[in-house]
Amino acid sequence: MTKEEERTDFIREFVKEDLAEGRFEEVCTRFPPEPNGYLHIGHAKAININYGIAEDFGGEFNLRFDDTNPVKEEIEYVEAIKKDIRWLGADWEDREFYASDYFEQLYEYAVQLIKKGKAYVDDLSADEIREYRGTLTEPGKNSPYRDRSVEENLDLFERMRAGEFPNGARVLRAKIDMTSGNINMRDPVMYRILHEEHHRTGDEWCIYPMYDFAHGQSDSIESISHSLCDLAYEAHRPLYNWFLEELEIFHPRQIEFARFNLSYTVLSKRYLGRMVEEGYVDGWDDPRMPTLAGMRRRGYPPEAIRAFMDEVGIAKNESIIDFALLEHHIRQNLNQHAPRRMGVLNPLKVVITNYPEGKTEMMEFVNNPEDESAGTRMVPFSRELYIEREDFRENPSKRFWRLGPGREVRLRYGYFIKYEDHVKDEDGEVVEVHCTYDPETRGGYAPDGRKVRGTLHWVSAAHALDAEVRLYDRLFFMRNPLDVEEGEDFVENMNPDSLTVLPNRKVEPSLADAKPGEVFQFERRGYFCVDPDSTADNLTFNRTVTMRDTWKRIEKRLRQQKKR
RNA sequence: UGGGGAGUGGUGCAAUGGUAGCACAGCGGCCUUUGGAGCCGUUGAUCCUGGUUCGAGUCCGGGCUCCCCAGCCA
Repeated sequence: MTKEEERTDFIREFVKEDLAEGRFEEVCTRFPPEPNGYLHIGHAKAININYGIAEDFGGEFNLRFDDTNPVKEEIEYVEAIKKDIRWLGADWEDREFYASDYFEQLYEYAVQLIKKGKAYVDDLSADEIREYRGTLTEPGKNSPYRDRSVEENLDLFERMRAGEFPNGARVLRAKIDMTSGNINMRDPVMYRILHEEHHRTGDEWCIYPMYDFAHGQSDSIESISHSLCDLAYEAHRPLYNWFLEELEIFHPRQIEFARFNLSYTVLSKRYLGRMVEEGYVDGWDDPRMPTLAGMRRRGYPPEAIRAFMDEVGIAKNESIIDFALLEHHIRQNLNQHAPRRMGVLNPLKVVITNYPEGKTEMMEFVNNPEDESAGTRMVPFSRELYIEREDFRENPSKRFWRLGPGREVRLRYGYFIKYEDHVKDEDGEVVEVHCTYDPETRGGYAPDGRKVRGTLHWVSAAHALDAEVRLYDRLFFMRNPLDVEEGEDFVENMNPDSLTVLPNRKVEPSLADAKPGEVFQFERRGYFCVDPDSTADNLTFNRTVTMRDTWKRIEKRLRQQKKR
């Protein structure tokens, strides 16, 4: 067994130190999504880090929904999130928690702080609180309600819970320091009144804790050793620590890392949600979406996403990762695992004039040259075939190795065929190519040792299945779609041609019983995944990713040379 | 002009005072029954500026640029 190179990064270094110094005895991490949207590739990084570190150090990994705001959260999202995490391969075993499980305990903690004189009920309105908070450069000032007695605070807080006050009437705040340079420390709100049905606790509560008052304590309750989160929470760490210290409870260590961006897309639940709501895409699981649900539907293997995450690494640098790196990992995985099939996206009819009419022979095709155990399959060959329209040219250049006047090419696992003639319609469009085959070259080998440069994929016209093929392109034109001029909207950077639907394309008969979610390589064309919409009457494939296309690059260069 | 972070090839990540390396992308070649895959080679970087040191991407001083924080969102 080859020993995997030890992953290391600054977080793992910290964890190692903490263990060595006895700060923690065992490692426990968590992934804390808010159930207010679907998970995207950015979340995969957080999952990968948290799950990976627990795994590396023999610790535990918890799933905890951060469901402290009933106005935004829905059960639909918790189900979708669980499905996505499971699909990615992170296992939280039986440790599925909810911040709402801790509402009673959190309430007790709040009471403790009130008794300590560290929290108070404030009657200021939201606007007033904002005014009193000061600005980035000016200190805030104390609320006139800041020095209420413990008894009064206790009474008021109890009545807040009892539902005596309307939304917004009062809040519970921590009593810290209104002059702090860190705005998060200027008496942050701990509880607000929200007469709102919660997806788990129903109408049991009408006050709900804020993130800052819920997250650290939830970590503590679960004995999380390392609370790993994104850089945005760096400024919250002093507050995270403050609550834990004042409460004198188990104190996890919060460590922040940078999240990343993917080029030519956006990664934020808010913007992705907008794209769904405003109909720019067909839903959270649209295969163009950088959501995990979208990528699953697109055919991205979870293993490839994890390998990609590992390579992206962990740092505190804000980055925009090249989409090409993701695609590299998709291709690398699929090249190993995806069975090969024949699919013709732009069919052009070829007639083998010297092949008997009505004859069909079965040719043996290799299922995966990268994996001998994948075996072979039989594919019908006959007189009339479809090849790819771009595999024929009337005036081919010498760099073009495919079919054209005077050319001989190989039909993959079929025969060598030689050009005879071609016919056009009244618009000058080539509609048929006539060729002759060499019976000696069955399977694609020439007994006389003669070479042909080009090898084409094909399907037998009489046996081919019709299929709808959906091609996807980048959702946005710009590397960073959010980099817009003042007053402009990121949706203006959307690519109107990110989806192309090709009806009635031709695929080989063995694809008749392909199941939704299965991914195949259509040789020379790319990887294609059976869409959940697919039916026996309307086979539907999503293009996962194209093949690397060296020829396209060569042509581009030739064109540029011609221009000069 | 408060507080907190970050600056290494085109992109991302390493180098923990001692030869700036890896991956992707690019470029060139070999090979090939996928112009795929594979293999080989190659271009290209330490934000600026002083200092410490035999030696600085790394340590110290000054500056510059970028990001985050003024929700009763998370």
